Amino acid sequence: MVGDTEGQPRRRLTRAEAKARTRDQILDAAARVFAEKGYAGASVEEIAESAGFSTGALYSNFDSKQELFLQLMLAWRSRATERQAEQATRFVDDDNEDPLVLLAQRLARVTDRSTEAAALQAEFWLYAVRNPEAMQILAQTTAARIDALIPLVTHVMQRYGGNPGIAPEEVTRIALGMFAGLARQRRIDPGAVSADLITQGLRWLLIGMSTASPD
Amino acid sequence: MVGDTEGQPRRRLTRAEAKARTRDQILDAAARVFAEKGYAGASVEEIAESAGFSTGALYSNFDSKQELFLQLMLAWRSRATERQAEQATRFVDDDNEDPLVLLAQRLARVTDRSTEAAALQAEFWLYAVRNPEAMQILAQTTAARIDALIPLVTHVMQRYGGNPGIAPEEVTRIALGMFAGLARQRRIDPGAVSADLITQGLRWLLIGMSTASPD
DNA sequence: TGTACATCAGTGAACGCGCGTTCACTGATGTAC
DNA sequence: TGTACATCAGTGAACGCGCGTTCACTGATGTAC
Repeated sequence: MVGDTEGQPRRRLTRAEAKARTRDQILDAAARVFAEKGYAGASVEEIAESAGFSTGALYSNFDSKQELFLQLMLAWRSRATERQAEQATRFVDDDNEDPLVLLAQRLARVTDRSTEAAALQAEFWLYAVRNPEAMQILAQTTAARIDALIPLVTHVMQRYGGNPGIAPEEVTRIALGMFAGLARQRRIDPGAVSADLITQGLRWLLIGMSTASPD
Repeated sequence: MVGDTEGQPRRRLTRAEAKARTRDQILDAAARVFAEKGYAGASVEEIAESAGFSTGALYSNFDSKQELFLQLMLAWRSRATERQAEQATRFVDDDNEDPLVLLAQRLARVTDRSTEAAALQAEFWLYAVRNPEAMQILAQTTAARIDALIPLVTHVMQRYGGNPGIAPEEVTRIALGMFAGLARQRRIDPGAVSADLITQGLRWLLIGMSTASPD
């Protein structure tokens, strides 16, 4: 999964590369364990062992449990934003017939799959509410996420006869908020929040936006 | 604050009443400490002492930390729903000129005041995702909350020339989801989510709903 | 290429600490007569 | 009303346990000549 550039046979890792690999494996394990047990409920020993290392290895890569969590926030949210940006680009390029329905279906599917990701996001949010440094990281990565989604939202807005006086960023934030809120409700009571309800909400929002008179 | 019915002088509490009072005080303290530290981060000793009792008193009223948390969920969310139902009724009776703007302003104010309540709600959700019994409590109290808000939403829908084919419950769930999602964003970055943005989102939603053709 | 030494990523036992829970006890409240 | 006993809400010290963090150590990798 690493290297392989210019068709060389599998090269032995340098010390720095090996360390970076360990760090990544610990971050992966941390994501799993923090999602399952929460910040305070997760133990560094379980994280280290789940990654296949001793606790000492963890402390050789991170200063403390808090630092590990902050680094996880940064790494995880950055990577998620990158993936979203790619998917958004591909979606716009595909130029589907009814983008909104397709989009809502995908979102509903994402919701149902990854409870782990949702729990982790909630942990991030709670940690940030209690910790200014984490709050800053969350604000920055959220802004990056919004930016990554703007092309997609602009595209859908145009399809719905968008109102040119409206900032795509605002629509993006509202749509994202609505989706996140409904996803959370859906996880509590899947029967009460159908995939259609999500589509419905997004559609009403876009119709309303394109109909409303600019103030 | 207790009793005083029929102008009697302050009556001494019976054993049962005194115990119920202690229980309530511990639940109040639990709400504060769980909101501040999270479920795993809060200690029963801190909760008991914050309520002015020993840990033994806590265990005399609740079987375990988990049980305390579940009881808090039930009590806190029931009380919140009651308050919301009252406020919703009053709001409908007042019959304001532009109910949506007033409503959004109030919601924004609520958001800014009580970070404690928001953190507690997030703790409830996370605990529920990891614990089936809590999930059930959350689903039930959420349904009750939706029911309590339906009269309000119906009222606003009528004002916006509502589409009679649309179930008020669906609109309520979508609106609540949107509000909750934006509130969370606002707490991370108040500058990026203004009170106007919340108004905007709710308005677009209602306009879209009343404009959309029923399918 | 080969040798001698330096570096340092990762080990794992040890530490002190704070946690959730228990339980023998206390004394105010309740009950029976 | 007064007395003797029963109840039980709340006390607080004690318990065993698992936690985050440290650190002397190991042996593979890197460096100098």
